[in-house]
Amino acid sequence: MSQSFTEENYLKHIYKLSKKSDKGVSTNALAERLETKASSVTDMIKKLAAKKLVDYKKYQGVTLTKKGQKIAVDIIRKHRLWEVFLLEHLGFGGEEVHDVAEELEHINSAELVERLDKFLGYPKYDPHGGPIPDSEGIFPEPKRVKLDELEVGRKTKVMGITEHSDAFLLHLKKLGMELGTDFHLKERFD
Amino acid sequence: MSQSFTEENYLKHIYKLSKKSDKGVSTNALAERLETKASSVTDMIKKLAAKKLVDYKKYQGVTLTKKGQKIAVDIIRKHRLWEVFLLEHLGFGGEEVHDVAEELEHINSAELVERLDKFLGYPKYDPHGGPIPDSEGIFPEPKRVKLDELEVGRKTKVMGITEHSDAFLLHLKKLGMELGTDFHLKERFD
DNA sequence: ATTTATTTTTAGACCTATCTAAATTTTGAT
DNA sequence: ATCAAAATTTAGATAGGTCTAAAAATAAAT
Repeated sequence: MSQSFTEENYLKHIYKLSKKSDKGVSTNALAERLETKASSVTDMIKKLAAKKLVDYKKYQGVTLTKKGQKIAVDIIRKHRLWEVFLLEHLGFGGEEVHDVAEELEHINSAELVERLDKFLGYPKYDPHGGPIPDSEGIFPEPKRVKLDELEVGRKTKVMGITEHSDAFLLHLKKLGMELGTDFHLKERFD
Repeated sequence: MSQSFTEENYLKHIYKLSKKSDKGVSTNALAERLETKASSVTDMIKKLAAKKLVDYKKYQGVTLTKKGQKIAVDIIRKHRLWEVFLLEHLGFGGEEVHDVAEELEHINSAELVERLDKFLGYPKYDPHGGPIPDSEGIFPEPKRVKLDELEVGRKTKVMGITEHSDAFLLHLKKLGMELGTDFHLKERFD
């Protein structure tokens, strides 16, 4: 059973949106992401549900089934592998890459993806730090980076604390940061 | 004005078929190539004609306009560049390449094509010897190959004759071969 | 707890690309 | 020159994906 370009896009964005909260993804949120109308989203969701790629109850939002998730993760894998190629081998810079990768991610060939992965040296992260799932859909452990090496603008999570002085731990507590806290590094004051 | 995947495929195959003879391309020939029905071809041809990509008179077959030709040649350029990439860099073998290149040729990004071309070292021929047009749509001079170096199965044309003995020229005459003769090397008797 | 606002779904229409079956034109054979 | 065969086009139908406008359900506000 094969998916259209459009269906794959829906699955990918349902996947991404469902990471933000643990409820089903709302029709409106999806419509905004896909730059389409809510009514179109409802229609498509029904088709995906009929194919058992999403679970859907009226007015309750959608979630991916195992099958749907597998496809979504595979698209992300392809997207990030192509980004590595475009940035590291073709010399594309920053933003221009995204639109092209959006197209390339829908090329259908398991053979191609495996060969590309090998060619690139089995990278675990794309140039923006995004983890690249393997062909089984398993994501690598998130990369640990020291806070003073983190790029401004990145969103990440506290994975460990190496400084254990009372003063520093108190400082962290005041900031509301502890193990597992998600945060966004907006600016740096050196 | 942008073309769909389907329209691009029609243009590409009209281009290829129209090299075979100098008349317009017949509906049936096109239908067979595209693995579709003649009636579908007629419909699509009308749409392409409305977009000024082909010239079409009922029952007379189609030919490409300048605009249509430009697009067709660009698709061929992309197809062949990707084939070089797949075969030389990803290690694909022989036939498997074709289907993948059929998909990749429809990725829309002039930037991507130019960067890929550069990455590949501005190749003039794909691995099957097919000439790769440049970004202006100009094909390179056909590569000249000595007859004893020509691969079995290739179709080509007599571009020159180096042996000038009467006996040899007579031999050629009997075979019906002269300057400009198109031929197909089916088998070799060494 | 009612009413209002927002979100979501339905109904009906449209466009692209395709098909089958029937009608038409062209080609080839006698 | 006529008739049969082959090629081509039309007419009408279908499926995927989208839209607008209206109806229904949920969430928010008083």
